[in-house]
Amino acid sequence: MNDARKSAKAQGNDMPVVYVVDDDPSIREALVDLFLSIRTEAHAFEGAQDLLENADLQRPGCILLDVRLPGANGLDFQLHLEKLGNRMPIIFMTGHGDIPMSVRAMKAGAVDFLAKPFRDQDILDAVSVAFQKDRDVRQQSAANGAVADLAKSLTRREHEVMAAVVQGLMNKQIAFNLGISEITVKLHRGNVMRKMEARSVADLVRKAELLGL
Amino acid sequence: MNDARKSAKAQGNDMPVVYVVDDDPSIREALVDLFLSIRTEAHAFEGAQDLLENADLQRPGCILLDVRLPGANGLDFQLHLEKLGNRMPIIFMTGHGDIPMSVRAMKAGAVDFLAKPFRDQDILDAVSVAFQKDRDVRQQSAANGAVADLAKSLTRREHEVMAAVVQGLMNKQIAFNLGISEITVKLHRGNVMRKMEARSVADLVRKAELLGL
DNA sequence: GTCGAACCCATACGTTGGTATAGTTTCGCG
DNA sequence: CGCGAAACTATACCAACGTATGGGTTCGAC
Repeated sequence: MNDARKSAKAQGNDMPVVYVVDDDPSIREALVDLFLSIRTEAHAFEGAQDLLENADLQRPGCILLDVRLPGANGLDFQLHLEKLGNRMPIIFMTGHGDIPMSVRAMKAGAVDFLAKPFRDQDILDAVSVAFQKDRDVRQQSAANGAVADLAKSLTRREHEVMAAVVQGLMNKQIAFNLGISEITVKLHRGNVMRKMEARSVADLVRKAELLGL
Repeated sequence: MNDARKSAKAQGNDMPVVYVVDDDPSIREALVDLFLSIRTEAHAFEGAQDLLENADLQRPGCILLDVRLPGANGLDFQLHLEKLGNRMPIIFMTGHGDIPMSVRAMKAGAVDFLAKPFRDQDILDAVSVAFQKDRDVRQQSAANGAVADLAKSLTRREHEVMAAVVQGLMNKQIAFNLGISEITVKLHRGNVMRKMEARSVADLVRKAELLGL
């Protein structure tokens, strides 16, 4: 089992994985077996610390988390992961949870909150939703990242010109606002279009919106 | 009380209102009093039917709903409202709820799910959040509606030209695609800009995105 | 110091966009 | 039938855009 966990950190697989976190070894094993039965990779962890140290949280997939963790609270761990910038979808399980707990978890973005006992199918459905959510987030994030990378190659002036262009200002207006000549604006503008790989102003507007302008 | 309810349907107030739905008269009264104490308009209803018939659900505000309604299920009522196109935020209360209930409600977009007994402050906080959510939704909806109204005045051709423009096509390309001359495209394009009240292509792109293009 | 990056400007030329004017055709409606 | 809306076209003209060429300054890094 230790080998299996280590490999989870090492390999850069594209198939989604389920990280099971529960302090009960028999439950861990049962869940991992359940996922293996549908040919889905799964790895078990004893607690939050174990997960953080031994799992590759950058991989596509989701976390199946018992609310009551040894040492830490599952809900706090959820917030902790978010602070770390981790966006892996989380599904909670609990044997002794209550309504406020579940509400708090769902408000914080949990995919589901399953009260034991639950059917295998409930887990599988939740994981399926979590996988889809992860794919969506990753796709969005990849698109944003690609645009952000392009934007990094812009100089300060080019940034300013781009901002003005997507506001719909004319070259002469941009020139006046920046205190430079119109011909220079055209120069920067051309550079922006090339660097941002935008084939039209409409294209540029959409890419700029991904940057939050 | 009946008068107060009627007036709720009649007047077109801009201040947000809370519609309390609970089958227990003493709870209804206590909650309405609570909201009056913070100068917030509130009206009580016995059940789903009562609410649908006697409340103005187009007003800004939110619904405070007991999960166990006489006759109907609160969660089903939530879905029913959504099918009716109503977007009023819902806060659930319950004395005998369970976790699956709360999870289902939150998944369906409920603002909160409060298990009795709860503190007055919990209710007030939830209502505050619900009011804010309602304001946000309404603001977004108003912006969309305004653009949609403008778009209604476009002819079919103008629509087609707009779609092509926001794709970043040049006039000559648009002309070729539509099988018309470039000068005609310019004509339509000018009409589109005027009717959509867009002062630049960037402006038009953003408005078109609100229309779902 | 010299090299490159960033920034700036000008002339020149061609393309694209925008508007105005004026006219034709088609089509649905009262 | 007559009328208006929608769609289309043409000529003409001006504004805005885009790029190429050539050259200038500043500033920090090597």
